[in-house]
Amino acid sequence: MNRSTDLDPSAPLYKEVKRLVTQELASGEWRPGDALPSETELAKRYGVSIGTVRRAIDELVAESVVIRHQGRGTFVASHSRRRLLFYFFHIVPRGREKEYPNTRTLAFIRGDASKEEAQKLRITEGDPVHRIRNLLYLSDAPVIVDDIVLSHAQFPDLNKKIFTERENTIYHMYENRYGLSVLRTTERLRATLADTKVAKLLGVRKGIPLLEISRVALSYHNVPVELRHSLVSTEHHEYFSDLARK
Amino acid sequence: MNRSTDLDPSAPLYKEVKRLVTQELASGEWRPGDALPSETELAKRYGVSIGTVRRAIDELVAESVVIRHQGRGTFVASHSRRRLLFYFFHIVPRGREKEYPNTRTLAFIRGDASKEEAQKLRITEGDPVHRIRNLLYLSDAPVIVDDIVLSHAQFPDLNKKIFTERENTIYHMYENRYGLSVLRTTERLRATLADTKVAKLLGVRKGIPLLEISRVALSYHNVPVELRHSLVSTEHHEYFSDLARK
DNA sequence: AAGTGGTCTAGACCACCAT
DNA sequence: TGGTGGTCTAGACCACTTA
Repeated sequence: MNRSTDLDPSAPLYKEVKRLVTQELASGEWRPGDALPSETELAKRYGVSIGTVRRAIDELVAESVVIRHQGRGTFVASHSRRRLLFYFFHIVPRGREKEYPNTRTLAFIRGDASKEEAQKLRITEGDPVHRIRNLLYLSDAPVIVDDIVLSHAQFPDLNKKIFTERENTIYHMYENRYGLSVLRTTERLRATLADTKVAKLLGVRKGIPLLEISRVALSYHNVPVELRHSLVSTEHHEYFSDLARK
Repeated sequence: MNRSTDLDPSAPLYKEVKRLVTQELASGEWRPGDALPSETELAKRYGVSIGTVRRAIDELVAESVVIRHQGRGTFVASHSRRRLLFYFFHIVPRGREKEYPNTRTLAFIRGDASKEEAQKLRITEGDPVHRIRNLLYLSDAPVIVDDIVLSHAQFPDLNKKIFTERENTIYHMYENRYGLSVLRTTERLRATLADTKVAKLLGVRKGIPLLEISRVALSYHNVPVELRHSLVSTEHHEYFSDLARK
């Protein structure tokens, strides 16, 4: 295997293979839903044994970057509605099952990145951004006010029409139209009080306690893709987190 | 390998090995901190190849049930202060690094399990439980009011003296004294308002918004170990969650 | 029937740790 | 120096999918 581009020559071979595969994924060479070359094919291409390729793919499977189907092949993971709901949407009705939210877009405007936004999106203060406000419904009741910030550089032609007339989830659109797959999120939660405007949107009284979530969504190589600030009415819903030790 | 106790004869061998190892761990045969038999030893004992043993241990390592140390051996994971902080403690000062909390025990009483508690702890309504109220400090400021519920059956001789005079973390005591290792938690979060009593404890005004967390801590085979209800002042702290896709 | 991933084995060699 | 885990290989066989 040609390891000339290897930054750490002592790294195991399978890590090297993983890096090369990830590189092709990040470059958009293999798109979500596509089949990867077979394991034997990859082994030949990189000049390593099948076992080493499997080891590399094992890790990508563990990270849900790719999905294996016995007898069919290995595929680039895609943002199905179901996967999204399962991995990145944490608001559930109290004591009941997860539900799909419905989104209503209230505003789509252009703005300049604040210092904090710029730092989180790894852009420069004042750079152009899209600002999108959505109201999320669960079982036809408004539950979440979502404020999304996207770097204009990453989503150059995005506009309200494209955003609202998408046929699938928001993250699916990021992936399909802009090649930005969300693989990981970090979230910070606090409790706050509803002001008049948000209370009106959520159909609750002003001064009611709300859950406040600040999320950063990240893609390959931890490139930031989206900032999202959410205000959640937890009268009938809650944030659910299941943490196995890692 | 003797597979007579195998419930699913079609399950892969390495899953079988994993099950047997987990069984010994759950039974307390191998205690936290102990070294497991070497991989060659386990291979001989179960009559499988080393590769198969490694595959089984791989999964236990991924779940942080055991820890490998190259050249030394494989050890049963233990609840060091550092691990606990990293995995199960999610309250951080806003914009700063994680800190170790200090615990002050306010109450330790005996009670009867409510219907909901019984269901979550998998015991019967009215069964005896320990009820413990703690105040958690970060940098000498009270931040969290913790109410813990433990089944008396799992912690038969636990009392205030044992609880408060432990030398290490609470979870470390569960593990060391009662053989109950916390491997996983599920948490439900809501926003609520501080009542007079809690406000006084946390040194905030009544009516301030608080983060409310309901946690269930689980051990091997998802046996419930602890219920914990927390009220968190998020004026200067926040709940942090880092979710990689799984 | 051909091709894919899934399991299992056996063995070589390396890196690290204790003694 | 001997024992441990870590990497890598090569090959056999199985299970599943597609045609």
